Amino acid sequence: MRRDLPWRVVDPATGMRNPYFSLVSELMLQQTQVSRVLEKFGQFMERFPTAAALAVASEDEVLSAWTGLGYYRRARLLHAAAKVIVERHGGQVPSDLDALMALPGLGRYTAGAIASIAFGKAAPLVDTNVSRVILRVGGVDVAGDDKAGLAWVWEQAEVLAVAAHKQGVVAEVNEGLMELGALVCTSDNPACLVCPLRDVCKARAMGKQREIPRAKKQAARKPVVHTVLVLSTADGRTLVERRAGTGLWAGLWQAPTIEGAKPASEVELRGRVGVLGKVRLGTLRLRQDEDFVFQTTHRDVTFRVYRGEIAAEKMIAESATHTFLAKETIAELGMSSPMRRILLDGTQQTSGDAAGQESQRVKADGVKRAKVIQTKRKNGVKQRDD
DNA sequence: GTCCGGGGTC
DNA sequence: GACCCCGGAC
Repeated sequence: MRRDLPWRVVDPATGMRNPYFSLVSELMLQQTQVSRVLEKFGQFMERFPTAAALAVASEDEVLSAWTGLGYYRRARLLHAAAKVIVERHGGQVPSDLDALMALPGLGRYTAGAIASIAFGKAAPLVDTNVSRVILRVGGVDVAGDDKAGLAWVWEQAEVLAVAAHKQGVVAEVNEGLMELGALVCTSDNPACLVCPLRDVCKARAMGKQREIPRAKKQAARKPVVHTVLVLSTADGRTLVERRAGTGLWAGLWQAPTIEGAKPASEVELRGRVGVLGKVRLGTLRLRQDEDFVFQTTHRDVTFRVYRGEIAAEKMIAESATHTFLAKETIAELGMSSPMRRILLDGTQQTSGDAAGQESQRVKADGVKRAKVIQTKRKNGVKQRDD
């Protein structure tokens, strides 16, 4: 029931995990499921094989390698952690729990995971999987984010880690707890019949394994509209800008975008690109893609994309905020998933002229229901080997 | 096709 | 409280 994951490789010379592999994988796994991390981890490690290599990379390189994983702040924090590791720890990931906690991006869980699993220290570790297992075994009927409940879970995990450490198996026990939560004691459909803890599990004895932990309440998604202009030149360069340093997709790159509760008009969009991008659009006709919706935790982002091609760059003056870049260069930038699709996966169907489409697709209040787009899967990704 | 929900740190 | 993306259930 143990998964063979690429960051779990053991160096035959030392019999140890590579702690830098653990660091990168744990940061990637924060708030992110294994299957998605699998797609990115190998690429990332090839590009940044050591903490030192990561530390000297540019932030854009790191963000680019992170594209698609989401929560891009993690990438910046990992980058910052690599710098600290080089400056203060001689390029080696520290093994001490407090030193790990002091690294940017590492909280109690991640520091505990690296200390116990990569270094065999007596450190506890609680992620949502472990929390669920412990709450169920203890029969503690609370919500997943209940403060007192969580404090109790951490105490239990601490007791377990200390006991396991005495037996020299803290790495196995901590990792085993996570595997159990991920593969057997799952949120939806726990496989109690094959669970090694079935006879001591209070939730199961009470028949409440499905109710524990209770769901935490979710924030509502707020609808917003991003109106985008993809302006390309005949020689294949596209105008891009950098997003603001805070908020959604902070610091990532995009085609010039106006954000609002309602779609911006084509006139507004042309005006903004003319002023900020210092580009003279003249009478250039724009085509309009079909609207699509991209969901994030707190927002339903409707994308309305206009596209136009000019003969050559017509920068009226140097723009401080905008630049024309070739597709290969853009591919190297950090971008949100929907923006990557807009800029690199080519145009969507853009039949007819924008004005004609407009009257059909748009209601008075803004956007007609647009379909929710999800990324196409790459085929053949192995997810588990249990 | 639509949409619910999983997953830590600051 | 803010922050992303996508699998899979329906």
